[in-house]
Amino acid sequence: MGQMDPSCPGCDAPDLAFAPHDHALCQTDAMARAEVLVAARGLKMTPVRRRVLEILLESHRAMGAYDILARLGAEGFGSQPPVAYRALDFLEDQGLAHRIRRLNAFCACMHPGEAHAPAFLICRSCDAVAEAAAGSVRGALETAAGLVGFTVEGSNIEALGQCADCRGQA
Amino acid sequence: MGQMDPSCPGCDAPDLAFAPHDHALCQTDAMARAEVLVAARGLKMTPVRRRVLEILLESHRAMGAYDILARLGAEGFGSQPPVAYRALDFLEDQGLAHRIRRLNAFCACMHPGEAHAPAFLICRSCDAVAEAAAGSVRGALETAAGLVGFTVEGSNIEALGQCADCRGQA
DNA sequence: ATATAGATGTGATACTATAACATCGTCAAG
DNA sequence: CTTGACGATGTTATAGTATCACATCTATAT
Repeated sequence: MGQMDPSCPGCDAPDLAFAPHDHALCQTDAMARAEVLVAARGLKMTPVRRRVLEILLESHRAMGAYDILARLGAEGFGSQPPVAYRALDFLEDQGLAHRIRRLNAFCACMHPGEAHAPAFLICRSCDAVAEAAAGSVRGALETAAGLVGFTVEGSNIEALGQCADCRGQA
Repeated sequence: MGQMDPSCPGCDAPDLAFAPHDHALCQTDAMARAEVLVAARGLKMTPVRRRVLEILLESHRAMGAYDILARLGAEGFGSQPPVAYRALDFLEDQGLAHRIRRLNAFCACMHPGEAHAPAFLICRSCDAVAEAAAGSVRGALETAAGLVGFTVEGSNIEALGQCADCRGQA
């Protein structure tokens, strides 16, 4: 399968969607976690939902809902937008996928089950999206908000830039 | 005019879109700064652009491009989407308006000319959008990104929550 | 057996954004 | 003064994103 690389196995290490790695591990690991997590919550990982997550897990890139929908339709699932959006909403609610607002697109969560609300790093060269640990970022945001009396309930933090690999090649 | 309140005059103080304030000051001040800034750059504050900024400055809320467009059309300007989007793009490029990605909407910049790349605080109760000083937030983001070798070129940081006023009333 | 809730499927529609091209006005070079 | 270049505005058309409303189906629990 993919090339071996220490940066991803188990997806516990500092996330690196950018570096080459054994992506099969990413996929199987994230999928396995997702299944467990959904079951533990008494919810159902139905065929459409599973397939959407699989599709998202094929790469570390964000995909538009309509790209996913086209795949679903071609595979015998429904081909109308709600089919994709409902599955994506479910996955997002369960923390198994993330919406990248800057791209109007979605990507698989690489750390399902771990409490996290990451910052997203979007490489403008290779289009990969990585999740960065954002505890300190969120902390700073809550502090800044607190200064004006604002209570943060949710946030989206996205950075556009260039990953190490692409910068090296530039 | 608006009620008097120390939190906004000149818009230099810690921004507070949320608290009651003399909003006329916000408007005239921001507009005046915008005119100066655009002229200083050798660009033109045309009627459409000025009107769009005025409309955005009417409140501390974000407005959709089509809401703005409807206003423009009713006032004799063009009524097709590019009319609004071009003006908004210009204002955004010049740092006079911000795009709130979470809302697919735009709001006037309350600190034109000041170097800033703020975090946006979106109150889910009153829909006001405030700009919070985000230097520390951006610093934390760049640090987190740097850990994985990612170079941040631009970012959007938005928080959804509740402002002090609305929380008090809840 | 059957009521219930959740999941899926469909058609229709709303909302957001850009492409492509024509026109017009300003302003500087000739 | 005229012409050419550029930028701004306007238009039509179209692309891309997302939700509504309703029918059907299945699993489950009475």
